[in-house]
Amino acid sequence: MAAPEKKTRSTAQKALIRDALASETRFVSAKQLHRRLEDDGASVGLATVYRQLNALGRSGDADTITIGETQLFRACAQSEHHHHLVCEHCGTAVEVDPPSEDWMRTVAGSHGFEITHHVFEIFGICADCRAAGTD
Amino acid sequence: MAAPEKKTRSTAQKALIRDALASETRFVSAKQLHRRLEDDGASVGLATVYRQLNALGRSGDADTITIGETQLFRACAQSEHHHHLVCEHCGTAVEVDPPSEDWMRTVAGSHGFEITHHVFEIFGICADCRAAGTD
DNA sequence: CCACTAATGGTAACGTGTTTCATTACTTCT
DNA sequence: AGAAGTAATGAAACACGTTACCATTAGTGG
Repeated sequence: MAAPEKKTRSTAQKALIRDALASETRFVSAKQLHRRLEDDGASVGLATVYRQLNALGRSGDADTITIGETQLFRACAQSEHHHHLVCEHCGTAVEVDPPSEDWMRTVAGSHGFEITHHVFEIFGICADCRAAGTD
Repeated sequence: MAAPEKKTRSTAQKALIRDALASETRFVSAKQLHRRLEDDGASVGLATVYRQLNALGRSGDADTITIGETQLFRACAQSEHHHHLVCEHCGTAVEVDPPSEDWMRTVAGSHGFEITHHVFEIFGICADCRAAGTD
């Protein structure tokens, strides 16, 4: 009675985008992915990349973070809640476990807030980039 | 010998923007502040609002967070590092103390990362908005 | 009061991301 | 297999926040 169950079709582009994202360990922007697909000889429209990336994010198959004004995506099997340690230089990301969620709840509760969500991302420079950049 | 000490002038607009921001307890966008100034009868260009807001953020006199694709500002006396508990509905924000920074350093270190910065904002609905919206 | 130049403000430009809409091509039905 | 129906695509137009440009205004120090 509820969801009209919009039926979805499987297309070549969807697979391409999904695969390309899965093959990345880093966080990538829609543009980066689009360019990568072009370089690989695939012909996918930028709009489609945005659409699919958003769809993946919505369905929980991809994680998204925002740096500056650009949205970055990354394939993410585990749908559990987790955070990231992101290299500002190369985009490499490591998933880390959430910190004390109790602490948050306590703080929020003491101010009468009801938590809806939170963002917690740690940025830094990974060992590789540090080694490469130190000269 | 170092800093060329660019000399800065005090203008009416700067004061207006600074005051307007200081009079807000919430996080506000550049546009919101600009509109508020207009409503107050002040005539300040939008570009100037952006410039000053950015300047305040850069100098540490204002905190900034990003919701969606808009940047929000809030006057912030204490230049110490801290985080926020923000009401998604009305923008009201409470400053909260940082969580275990040790934890971060440990996690980062174990992955060879050198932390540059981190973002940690908790979003929720404050008691007032909850009361008002619950009908 | 004058000269110097930081600061302003209207607007054009920019970048990211979304929407539009005609076209393409999956699916299903026959 | 062929036809029909309709998601999905893609190029370009659009929306929006923010910044750049540049002529004008107005602090500041002599």
